Amino acid sequence: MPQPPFTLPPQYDPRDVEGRLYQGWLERGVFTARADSPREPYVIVMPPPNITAILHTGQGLNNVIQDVLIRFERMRRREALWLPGTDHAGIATQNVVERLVAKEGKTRFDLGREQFVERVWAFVRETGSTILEQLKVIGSSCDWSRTRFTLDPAYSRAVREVFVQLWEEGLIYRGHRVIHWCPHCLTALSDEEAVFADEAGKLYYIRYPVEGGPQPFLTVATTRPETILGDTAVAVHPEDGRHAGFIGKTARLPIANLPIPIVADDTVDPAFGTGFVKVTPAHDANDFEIGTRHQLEMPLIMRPDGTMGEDGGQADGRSGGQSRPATARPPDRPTASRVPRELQGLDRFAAREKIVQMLEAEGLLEKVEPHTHAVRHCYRCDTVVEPRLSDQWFVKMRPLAEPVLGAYRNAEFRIVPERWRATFENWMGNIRDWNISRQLWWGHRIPVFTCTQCQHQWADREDPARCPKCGGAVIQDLDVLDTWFSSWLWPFATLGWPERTADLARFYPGHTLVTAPEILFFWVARMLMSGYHFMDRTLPFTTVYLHGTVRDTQHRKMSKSLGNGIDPLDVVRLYGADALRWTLIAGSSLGADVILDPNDLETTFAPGRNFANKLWNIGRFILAQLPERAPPLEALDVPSLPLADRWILSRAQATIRDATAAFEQFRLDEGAKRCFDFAWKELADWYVEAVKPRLAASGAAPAGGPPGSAAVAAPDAALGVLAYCLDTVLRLLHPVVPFITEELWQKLPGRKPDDLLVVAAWPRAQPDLADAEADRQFPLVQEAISSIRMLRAEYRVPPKARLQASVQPRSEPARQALAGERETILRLAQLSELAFDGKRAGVGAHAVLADGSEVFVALEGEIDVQQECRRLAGELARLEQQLSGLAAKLTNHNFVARAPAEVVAKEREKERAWRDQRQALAGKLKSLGCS
RNA sequence: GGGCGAAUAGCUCAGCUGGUUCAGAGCGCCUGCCUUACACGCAGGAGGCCGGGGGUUCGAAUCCCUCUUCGCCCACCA
Repeated sequence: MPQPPFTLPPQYDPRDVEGRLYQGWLERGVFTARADSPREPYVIVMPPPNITAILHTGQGLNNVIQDVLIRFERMRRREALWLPGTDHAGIATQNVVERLVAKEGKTRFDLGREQFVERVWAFVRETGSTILEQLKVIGSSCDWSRTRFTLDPAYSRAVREVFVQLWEEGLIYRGHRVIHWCPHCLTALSDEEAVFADEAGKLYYIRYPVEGGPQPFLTVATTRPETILGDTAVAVHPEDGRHAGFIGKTARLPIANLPIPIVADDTVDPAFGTGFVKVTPAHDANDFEIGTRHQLEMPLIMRPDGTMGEDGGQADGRSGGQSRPATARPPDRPTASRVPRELQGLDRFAAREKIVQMLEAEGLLEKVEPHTHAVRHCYRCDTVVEPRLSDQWFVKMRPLAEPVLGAYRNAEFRIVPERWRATFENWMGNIRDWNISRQLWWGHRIPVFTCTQCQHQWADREDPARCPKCGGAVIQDLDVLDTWFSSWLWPFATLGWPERTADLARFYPGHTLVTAPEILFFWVARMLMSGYHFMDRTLPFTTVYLHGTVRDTQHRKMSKSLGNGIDPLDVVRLYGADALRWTLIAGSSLGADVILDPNDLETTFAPGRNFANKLWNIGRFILAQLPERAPPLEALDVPSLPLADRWILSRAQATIRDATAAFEQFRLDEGAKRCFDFAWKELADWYVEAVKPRLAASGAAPAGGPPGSAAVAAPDAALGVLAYCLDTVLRLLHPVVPFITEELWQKLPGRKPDDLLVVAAWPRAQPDLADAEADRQFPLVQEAISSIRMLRAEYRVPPKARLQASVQPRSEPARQALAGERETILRLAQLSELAFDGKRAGVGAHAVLADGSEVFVALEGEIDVQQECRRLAGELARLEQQLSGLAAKLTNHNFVARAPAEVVAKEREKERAWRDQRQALAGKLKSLGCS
């Protein structure tokens, strides 16, 4: 028995279905990839969110894009693996737990390393799966059986293996140089983790007395007066004529009151400031280079926490930034001659003010100018980063980067959109060594061991009991590795490497990497390098798809601190996951930013909800019509079907082609919108409306009839066509709006309980259903209907009034089209009668169709002849204008001679149709007796 | 300092390899409609010198140059 009509509620409520469907997918294991599958794999590894993260809209966008791609390829019969997981996020996670500990009035140093790390684990066990659960809510079809965490034991083995291999290859070294130091997080940072932000600062001009120079003093310009305590030279450009006489002389450093040399160095820009540069080798990367060239002293004058004072902890050179709690810091030393007692312990910014005052008091402050410059900040806590001389572990990057750059130029992988090429090549070509040690406790402990007796130092895959050389006691490096030193192995460490697992053999290399441009260098470039280096020169993916950023209407990035974020789960609750997904996908063209309005969720997400509801009602209507077994398409003699049927079948093929091509090219918005148009504009607005009379007549719609009364008559073609179109559009839309489509698809006739859309086949265009003739002719029917509707509106015909109309087709094909769809026109234009050729009942309104066919609507007593004359004259004038433009073009020899023949032919064809229209309009004007 | 992107209807944006029925969509607005799938809807409509200027071309929203305004990325702006 067919399902009784319209038992489904008239409004779709996603809350009733989403959780149930997702649970069903999980229970059937449809997201689980099989390593033994004969199908060709398709692999996406998820950019692992931080273990502490909660879902924000940017991740929503990122994951929805991945889900669309993975669902698309799964339906295309690939063995689809979307591998999820989380990142231990060293600094971020440690900070979170430190804040928790702080609420108890303690610091991590009070707990000690072991206890603190256990505390972090406890936190991770408690909340670590939060974001993954949230990803399920938005429909992510990840293979949860393969979920990974960067601190999993197996993953950690991979990290260690990579470190040791790089060590053995000589690509890891201990570097003594100025690095970026976060005084809040108390750790070193990589270049990428110290991000520039423009700041309105000041440029201070400070006088240094000079002994025996051309003048009694020189003036340096600096933005950081507090660092003068660490100055060990003043530099000028060797060819700076103004200052040549100073070179080799000695300046006296104010406040610290120390003699420092004046040296010549090429890197000084004579045009900046005064041409004199103060040189602070321990607190400025550039000055460090100068200091090295001139063998200058390099005193640290700040402690790790950013307060003023010498710090003995740097001297041992073993673990440069090894941070100490304030309480554990050794007492100030008597040798602290550079930092005066009154500045000791003062924060660097307070010290800046104080030093400026002191200089002013001594008459050494010449002037202060406003100065905007870029200052690096910690990407985790936003603290201004302090350049600081220390010892850290570095990876030599050039040997890793070069082959990847070559592979890129050799088109072995691509970045979409292509415009990132220059940025990528530039960064890879000028890559700098990577500081991988972090003075943290949460992370992979650096596997470098040092013998306390013979000082032998090595990296080890296992924890050694004693020194292999002398048997002495060993100590392990205290630091941990940069988080990105583990995540750069994600595409293969998640699959079991260095073990040669079946997963690794099957699912490496992967295919598409979807992420935001922000982490192109942090993560993507490094994954390419590690993949190439450790996986036998095999890059981890073939395409990097960089999507845009989610922003508010002022184009500000959505962020917690700005309070302009949108909680995706709120959206799911209010509008449904499909609505969220629809908005994100339809709102972002290839690589472009997505603008959402956090202050108006209704405007932002209602369209997605409305579309889901539209689909629901299309399904509701069609399902109510369908008998238990709708006629399959193959049973229909398509060429003999009515025009409307042939037309919608042809449109379906075009939609399949367009949507497939769009998804293949990552133009997800275009694919989504194409399907939207098919479902709503073509199927619902036209075809469904066109076949309603036939459905009523067929008896297939048991309008209130008793069950079983609809005996199976001759197969009704419309039912077959409707079933096919609904099935097709649900498949096409499934990657974007998986819930509503799955819910409806399962209700189609003939479905068994095991049938799931999520693993159904992607539709294939059937060339024999493409029908260029129908594509040309049905629009005439549409136009006839629209023009009559327009006349009704124009003349304010009461909605219920049925009118009489007649048409005069311009050609035989037009006659066939219009006559064949007579019922459709009658219904949709609300006519009581439709005559062909000439039979015009008195006064009425006129319209001319694109091909010159004429339409006449009888409007006895309703029409104002003057108005009709004006309207038609206006149309004629517009047509004349278009026509004269076209005529000018066609009489232009240059155009006719130079434009491609088919373009010219098309224009001529257009001219012919317009002339027909003009003739028809002129005839009407004449027959109405318009002046 | 270098590189990149954007500027199209009131708002958010499409418009990919130039061709006047390609000037579009959604939202908003105006007019009618609760037409037995949907008012989260249906029908009709208004609204834009496609940022300014120059150029290439038979033809430019589309290609080139330049200017203006925003945004992003990179850089040893002391």
